[in-house]
Amino acid sequence: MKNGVYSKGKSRINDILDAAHQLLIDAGYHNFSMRKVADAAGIKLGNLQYYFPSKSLLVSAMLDKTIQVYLDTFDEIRTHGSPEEQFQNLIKHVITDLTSRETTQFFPELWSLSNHEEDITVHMDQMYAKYRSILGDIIADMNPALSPKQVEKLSLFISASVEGHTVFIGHNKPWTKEVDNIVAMATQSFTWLVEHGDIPKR
Amino acid sequence: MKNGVYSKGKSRINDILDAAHQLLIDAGYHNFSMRKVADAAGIKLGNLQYYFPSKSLLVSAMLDKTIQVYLDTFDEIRTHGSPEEQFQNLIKHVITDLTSRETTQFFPELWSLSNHEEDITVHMDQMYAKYRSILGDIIADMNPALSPKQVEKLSLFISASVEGHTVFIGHNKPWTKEVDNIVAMATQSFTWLVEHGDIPKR
DNA sequence: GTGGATATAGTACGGTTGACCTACATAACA
DNA sequence: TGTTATGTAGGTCAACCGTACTATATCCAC
Repeated sequence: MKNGVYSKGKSRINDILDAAHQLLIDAGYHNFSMRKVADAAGIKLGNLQYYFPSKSLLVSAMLDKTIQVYLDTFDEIRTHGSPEEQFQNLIKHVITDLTSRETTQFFPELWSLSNHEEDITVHMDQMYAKYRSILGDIIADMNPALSPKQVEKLSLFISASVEGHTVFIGHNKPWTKEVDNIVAMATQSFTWLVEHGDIPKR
Repeated sequence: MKNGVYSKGKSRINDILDAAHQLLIDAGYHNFSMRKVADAAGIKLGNLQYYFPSKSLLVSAMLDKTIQVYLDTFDEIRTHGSPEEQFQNLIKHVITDLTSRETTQFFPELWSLSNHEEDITVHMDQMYAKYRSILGDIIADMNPALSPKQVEKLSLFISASVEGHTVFIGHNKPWTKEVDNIVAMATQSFTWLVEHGDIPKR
């Protein structure tokens, strides 16, 4: 059994994954069903199950595809400008992205899901690990005096802090209009932290 | 129809709400059902529906009760120590709390739910508004030179940043052991931000 | 152009879900 | 003590769920 080898099948798989992604965003995982995905993709349930025999396989594939988009953009950031500019670009990019409807809706679903489904946790952790890895490289360039351990901690702190804003300045959230201020405060204070991050623990 | 007026009914409602809270944490909202709540509470479905005629009423009441606990503890923080100490206590308390299993599991469910259910959004926003209000009072005490608008922005930035750590240093998350470091970095950098937060926008 | 792989449709099954309704048990109080 | 409000159990219903299976249609290489 090898599905998706004809051009028809390949584009079909793409349609399905897109439909599934959109349904997750629109309706949330608590009413995400195979039948609704099939409807959204414009195909019949039987056909959907030909490509994805089980719901968990579909969800897994859909998450993988969505996450891959984020991974690709992280690499891009590293290719332009000074470390300080890369740092600012990354923060600005992530915060701006998190105000899009897709991201605002998608990530809370991912976070929730990862708390209850083992294999989803793995994929999510891998994505954030890559994110922190890129961020860590930039931070090390900005302040070469930092130890690897310190770089790791700073990457964790900064990336986690940025993610938190999803719930507050995301799409249709109460503070969407403050995005520019948040970006400014984030770059300001996190830059300071990176430059003074080698302060020993009290 | 006025249920929960006898002592039996009152404690029953408490049992139900606790069971519902626990089920949400254990199983996630995507398999949160009236029957499972009834089972967890040790009562029959018909009885559960006597107290909560619809699922949305139950969820709403359960969320309200859980949120109330957080609101109460925020007030407590304001009663001891200098503004700087209050600031540190609040940050430490929130971050420490977010590493508990209950909080780590509960909040992503809340965030996800608030993206899809209108009335849940209202309750969540009220809680965070109160949180920011307390934090804002402390910040204003720490740096009286700040304008109300600046205080508001700082409260938003700091509270949102702290929430983000749930997904990374929460219960059973990959970085749980870094909690102390995160608390240190948070107090350090956010204190700096409050003290230098009146820097004009570039 | 035909045969075998691929894609699509259709149906059926066992289970769960939220809501509704009725009958019975228990508690409070006149 | 009796009667009324409150609490509890149980059954029913239509809708939806994931999965399995079969039958038909379409595609492409030979």
